[in-house]
Amino acid sequence: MKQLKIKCWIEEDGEKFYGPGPHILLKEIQKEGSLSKAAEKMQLSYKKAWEMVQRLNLGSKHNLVNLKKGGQHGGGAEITPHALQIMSAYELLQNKVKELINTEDELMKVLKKD
Amino acid sequence: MKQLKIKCWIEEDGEKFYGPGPHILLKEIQKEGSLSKAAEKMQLSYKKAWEMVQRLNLGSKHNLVNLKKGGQHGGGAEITPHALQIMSAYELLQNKVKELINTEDELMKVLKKD
DNA sequence: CACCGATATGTTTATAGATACATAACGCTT
DNA sequence: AAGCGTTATGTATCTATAAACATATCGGTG
Repeated sequence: MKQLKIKCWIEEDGEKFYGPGPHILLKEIQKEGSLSKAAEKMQLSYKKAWEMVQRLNLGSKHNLVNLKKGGQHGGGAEITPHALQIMSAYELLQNKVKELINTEDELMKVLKKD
Repeated sequence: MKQLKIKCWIEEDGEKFYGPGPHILLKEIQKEGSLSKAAEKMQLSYKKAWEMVQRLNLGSKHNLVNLKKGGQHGGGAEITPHALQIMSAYELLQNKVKELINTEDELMKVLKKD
């Protein structure tokens, strides 16, 4: 059965800044308090997760994630209030987009004949 | 400056069937009447364009493109009425989606501080 | 001060995708 | 039957991305 999919993301000068991947990563960091654990949950290598965080932090005036190394539990990761703003605005947009394709699916009607 | 981008496509069993690439290809075929010329216009190799057409035709009960080889002008390509239906429904959806992100861009407001 | 768990980063290897090149097949026209 | 332009398809190479592996760094704790 054919499915209609949709994706939205933010880019700057042609390079991706924020999209589904980083969004899930931020949510996992929020839950876990750790970048390595968040990466594991996402089936993502730690390195790629770390690079994502770099892109997010360097591509914005204010950090989205604060990383701490060493200390009591070896370190940790936490998202900033700025990240929270982006995350909730992104989810809001996603919901509106999903609602749109569920109600106005002329394209799916055409494809149902397939 | 950060930009909000959005893309929609149709897939079946995880493999892409119709999206921006095939859509442009069909439009070029419609204009040119030739797969090789359409591919050239899109900066696409003939081979990839041909494979796209294969996916479109094999992934649907009815062909989206009819290819003819040999003959007066060496051959040619033309899109079917079924393709026209999909194309216009796809553009309709695209327009609605674009309208949505232009009017409801809470996410961009958050990012303007960057 | 050695240990631990997490962050930080480089190097190598493997895989997939794109690109380039080459050539066959077709059928109308002359 | 030779020529032409287009479709049809295989192969080899290059390239960019992902995966795997290795190791360094930090700072609180016992």
